[in-house]
Amino acid sequence: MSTEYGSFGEFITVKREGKDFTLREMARILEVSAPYLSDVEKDRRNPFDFDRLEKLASVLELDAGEKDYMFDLAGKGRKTVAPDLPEYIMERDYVSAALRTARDLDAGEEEWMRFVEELKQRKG
Amino acid sequence: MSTEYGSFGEFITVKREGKDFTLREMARILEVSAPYLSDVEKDRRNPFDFDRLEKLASVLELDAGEKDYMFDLAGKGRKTVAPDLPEYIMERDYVSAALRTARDLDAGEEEWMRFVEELKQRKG
DNA sequence: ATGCTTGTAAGCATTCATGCTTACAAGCAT
DNA sequence: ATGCTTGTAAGCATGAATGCTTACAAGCAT
Repeated sequence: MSTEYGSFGEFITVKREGKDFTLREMARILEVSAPYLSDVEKDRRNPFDFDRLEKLASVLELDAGEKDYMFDLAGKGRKTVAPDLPEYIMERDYVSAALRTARDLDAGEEEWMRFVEELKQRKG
Repeated sequence: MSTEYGSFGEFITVKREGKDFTLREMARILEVSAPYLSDVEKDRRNPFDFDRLEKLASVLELDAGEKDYMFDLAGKGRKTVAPDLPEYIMERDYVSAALRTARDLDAGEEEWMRFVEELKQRKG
């Protein structure tokens, strides 16, 4: 990853400015008030919900990696997960089961990367 | 899995009765009011939070499988995941990344089971 | 019949999250 | 100097979530 962002708010601020949107313009597009968006950018309020994050990704024209990164930031530090993940996880019992196995056996980056590689080879 | 439970409330009711606890006894142990526990057992309120679920599992002497099952029920139908999972997922960027790869490549039960088997062989 | 235990109905208090309106200070342009 | 744009401070409204207290009906025992 090229750049580091400390928080969700910082991320969307930088991206917005990079696209030369004013805060008010962006607020109108997302259908929220300007002060509310300001608060979110300053990390004084929670990140947006799934739908608005999708819209945000689209408006900011984030590539796949940036979008994932944004979703991760949106879940960070809270007691929840990134908002794009719960559905996939909880609709398949074998996914939550696998996560617990990985957790309990203390699987690390190496094992997970191996899994990803395997997937890419078989499906990608 | 031997028995099927329709909901979180039903599960903890059956388990409680199996251990011959009255609702009031269990409420006292969990440090909640009896009517509140009653509501939860009837699925009129949300399942408990992580700490109380842990205590519940301990008091009911659930085995590992039952405990996991209970956590899954506690996350089901809501927009969140089972309360024992967020920490493991969000503290490791490669886990959320792998989940997205699996989701996007449409990995199914077979691939996930293979992963689990691999883990057990290498670590277990 | 009385009295206790059991679960639950009804309703209230409190907190937290979400999102808004209004107003303002700083910067920049005319 | 005036006026506009920008972001933000301050505060309010609303709804959802959490958890309680009080009271009651049904069952069971004495």
